[in-house]
Amino acid sequence: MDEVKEENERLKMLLARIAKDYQSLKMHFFDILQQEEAKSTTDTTSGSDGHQAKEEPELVSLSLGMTSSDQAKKHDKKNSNLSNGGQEDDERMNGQLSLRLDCRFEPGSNEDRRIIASSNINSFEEVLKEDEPTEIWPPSKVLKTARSTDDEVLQQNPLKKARVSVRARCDTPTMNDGCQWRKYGQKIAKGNPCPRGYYRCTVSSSCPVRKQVQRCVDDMSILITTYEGTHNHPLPISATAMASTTSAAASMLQSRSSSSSQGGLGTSATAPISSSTATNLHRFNFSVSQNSRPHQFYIPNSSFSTSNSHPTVTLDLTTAPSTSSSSFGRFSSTPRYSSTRLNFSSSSSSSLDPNTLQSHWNGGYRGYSNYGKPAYNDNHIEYSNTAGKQPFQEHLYQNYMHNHQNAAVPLQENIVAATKAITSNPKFHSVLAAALTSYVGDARENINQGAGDHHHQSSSLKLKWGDSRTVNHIYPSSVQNVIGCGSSYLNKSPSLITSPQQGGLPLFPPSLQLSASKGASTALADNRDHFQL
DNA sequence: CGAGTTTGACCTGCGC
DNA sequence: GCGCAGGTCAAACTCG
Repeated sequence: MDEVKEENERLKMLLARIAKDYQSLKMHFFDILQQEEAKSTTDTTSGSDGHQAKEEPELVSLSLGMTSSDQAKKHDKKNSNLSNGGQEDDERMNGQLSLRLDCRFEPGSNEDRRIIASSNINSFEEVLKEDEPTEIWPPSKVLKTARSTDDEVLQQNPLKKARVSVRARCDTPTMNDGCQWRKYGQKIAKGNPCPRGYYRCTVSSSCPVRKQVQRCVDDMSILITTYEGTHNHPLPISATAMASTTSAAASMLQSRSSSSSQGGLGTSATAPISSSTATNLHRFNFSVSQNSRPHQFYIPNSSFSTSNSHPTVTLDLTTAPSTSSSSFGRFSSTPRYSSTRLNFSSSSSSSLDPNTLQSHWNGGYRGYSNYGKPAYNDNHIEYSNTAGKQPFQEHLYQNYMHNHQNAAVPLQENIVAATKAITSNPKFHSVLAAALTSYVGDARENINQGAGDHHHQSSSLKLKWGDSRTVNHIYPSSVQNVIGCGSSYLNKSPSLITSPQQGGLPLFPPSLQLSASKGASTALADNRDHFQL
């Protein structure tokens, strides 16, 4: 008990310090937010895709993220650096905190855009290196990849399987994608202190699909999951969304490669997918809903680059809003990953929070059955310590909880303002609509299947799909994320979260507690039983 | 006791 | 050819 008290005291002190820094950063943030909001109203009308196509024909951003706040992120980062130069830890924690509050921004400021527009690709990379000093790919590989053409790569590696890399904010060791995976290895990859986990699909013993899971080195809230191969078995309903998306992305890569070389790539669609490269407009037919009605994505102005070893498409589900400039910014990791980013966009509108969407990928399908499983929590802690950075994240969540509970009302107002600013961006509407189209059927399925003993999951589902708009104004999407993916943190720190001054765990109002559904389908139930989260 | 995880050893490809 | 890094294997271990 003494240990717990001591730790509690320590954490409280840390919280106080961070809260102080957070307040100052928050002031910066809202200044920036207002500026960006004003900017976006003028920028979005000028057509960001055209800009991207003109400036960066070799790169494609496959992003379900949004616009507008990317730019702010850079400013935010810079401002935080200026205002808090001496306390790197606090900076990062605040940065992380901002992230959880939808205040995390991706690189890609107007400054960057200017730099990029007026310089060649190498100088662009130099800019990016400064922003993200460490990544998976070493600089030599980066430059080489950037220089080599797609055709060259494909001809040199005609047998390499296409890979689809999914970046998503997720605080659990692995992102739940609906499939059953068994870990068969773990390796420390160069340039990233976080170990890379190797997983094999165990739905079928002969299934060749594998995935690699690794934390993003510069933002450990981002989980990078790389899929390789094609499922040779029927997928659970809950797995079809991710499979469809990754397959579609791989199919894009494939379609491009087939148009430029004979090399067939290993990954193919597990759901009906069509793609076209004829007009530089890629179309996806997603069939993820129960009635298998295909949904189409039109991806304008796409082009591809591939890595030396594997052609890779990166699906960025980090909810980072992405304008054309932010797409540039988002490319900061592209050279290092030697991957391709594709920008999903469509033209309808929606009012959901982008994080809501992302939360689905992160944990919307989650079974959560193993959330409290010691092995996984231990693992998380262990490799957090190995990384030497994860404690930040842990503190982040704890402090985030504190912030929400100690200053809940002002924070909520701020979040509402931030959400409003984000959702007012027209590009957000279109991207969200596109993603929703592919996703809503499956999500509804999951809602109906919510199980009684998995309140986390159910909560997050209801938050996202049952009343997402309302919820967004009550509880920020970041909270939803915490609900969805961060429950391990809750589980890990009961003493903190339920400390007397916070009065238990008042994070989620009764309305958000989930109703149990006895009629859970066996498919989801199976997943819950096997998910490694 | 079975299923899943961990982890050191081994294999392979690639660059120098 | 050598060394490095990524990827895989499999025995030991853990957990329910």
